[in-house]
Amino acid sequence: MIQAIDRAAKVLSSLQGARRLGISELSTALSLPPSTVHGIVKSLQQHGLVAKEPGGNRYMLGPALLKLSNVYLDTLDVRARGMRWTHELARRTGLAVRLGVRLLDEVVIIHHDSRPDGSEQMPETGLAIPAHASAMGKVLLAYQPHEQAASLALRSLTGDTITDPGVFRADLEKVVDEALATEKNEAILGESSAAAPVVDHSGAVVAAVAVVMPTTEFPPAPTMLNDLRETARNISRELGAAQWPPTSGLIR
Amino acid sequence: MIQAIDRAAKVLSSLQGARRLGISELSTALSLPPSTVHGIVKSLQQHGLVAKEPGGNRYMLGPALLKLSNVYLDTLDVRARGMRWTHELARRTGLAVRLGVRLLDEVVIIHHDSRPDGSEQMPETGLAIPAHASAMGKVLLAYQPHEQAASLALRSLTGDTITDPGVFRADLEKVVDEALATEKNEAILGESSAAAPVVDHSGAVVAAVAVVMPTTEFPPAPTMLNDLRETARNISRELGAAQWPPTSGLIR
DNA sequence: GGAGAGGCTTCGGCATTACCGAATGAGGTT
DNA sequence: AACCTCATTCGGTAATGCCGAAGCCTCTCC
Repeated sequence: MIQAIDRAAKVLSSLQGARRLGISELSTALSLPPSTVHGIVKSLQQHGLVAKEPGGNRYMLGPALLKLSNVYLDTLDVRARGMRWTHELARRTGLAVRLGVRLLDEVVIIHHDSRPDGSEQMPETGLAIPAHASAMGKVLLAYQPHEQAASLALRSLTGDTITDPGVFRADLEKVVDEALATEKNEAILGESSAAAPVVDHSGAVVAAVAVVMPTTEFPPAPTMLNDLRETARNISRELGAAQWPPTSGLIR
Repeated sequence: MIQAIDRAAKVLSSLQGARRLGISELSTALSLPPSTVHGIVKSLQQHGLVAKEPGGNRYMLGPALLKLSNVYLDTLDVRARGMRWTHELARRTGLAVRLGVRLLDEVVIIHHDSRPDGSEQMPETGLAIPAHASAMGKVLLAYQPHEQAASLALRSLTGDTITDPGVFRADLEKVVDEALATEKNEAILGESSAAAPVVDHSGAVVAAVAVVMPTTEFPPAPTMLNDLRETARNISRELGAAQWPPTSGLIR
């Protein structure tokens, strides 16, 4: 792990949390001398990864990130292939549908179909949700080697968030058995979801597809869960997956 | 400029162009030994800024960029404040409206209102256009110190792209005089646009607002250009700008 | 099925690199 | 007007990351 890049990434991460920070604020946040931080920030700035806030001397994230992320979305096969299937699922179930991938200990939403009734219109693409508190996260963790899941900090988000490592691990095993994960109020009170794994040609779980519903509609009907599984299978097939559901654990 | 960060940014930039690259491809692209590139890529990977493509040994951009860019958009005052005005402008003119900021020698679109008639629905947010070939780019360059514009490579995109530095410089001076830039077929054949500067409380030009039209509708009517100027002025006022149009040149 | 090649990955010594302390400058506040 | 805070510059030092060479894996070709 090369130091300067690690520190640069931490600078971006800090700015992600705090929106706008001065050099000295960053310096205390990262426990580094101001001059060191300044060098890093200036380097990032020259590439547009951070920008000085207009008329001030604080820094914020830069426009290069927007361009990069746009290309990132374009390169994602899962997204391109999955979109029509998620749209179809949203139509059939009447629920909001999400596609997500893993980012360290979170799940990032790479595509979102809002409820066909148009009740909500917030753009969720790019949103990150703690993996342990979401159905998509459970799916993405369940098929990885267990150490990864074991090293998570099970931070409580609501009263219903699973915080016990043993309970969580048991939950993950159930996910593999059923090729499906559910979550009730674990991330946001009043909101629940179910998710299924998407597999690519190599057999690795590369994404999760989820339906999101008000907790009042939980648990979802079995037919709805079958629609969800079917969607996951269809996307996986388009990606060249040989089998579905995926086999557990040791896929490299 | 710290070397490792510069190289890391160049790796991201290469992946932005080529979507998927192996270590050796990156290594030749950057003229660096494979082991050096490997170290950089691995460091970026640990932060989710690049990801190994599933089932292969090539690398692509990573999901962390999506999360970062999402936060970037949230932190942009111009965008939050400008959206309602651009929407109104799109309604009044019947044209697609864009909001853009400068990224080195390009303009990145940070917000897009499609034509009210719904003719096109491609998400343009995140798209980057060479600054010298767009109306927004001319606006953003015109109010900067002239050296910045002088160091641009005026690459030809269509037959109508301005490639002569003298002509371009004269064009920029006209932009300042009129507080308005236009462009006819200079980036894409059949597409033309007009743009006006958005100023913040410090008096700096922080963004450009543009209307995009088929070249068949060019030149736009004077009333339309006034609507555009008015929109730019309204957004600027909301950002706390004391005066509009901005004064030329030497704003730091 | 075996041998080869190409490319990713690991390791460690050397020199370059970036780190950091202190000094300077800019901006804002009492 | 003088102080204080914070960003920024500079240069010496030693810690840092760079790169050559060797290992390992996968895929290909015979």
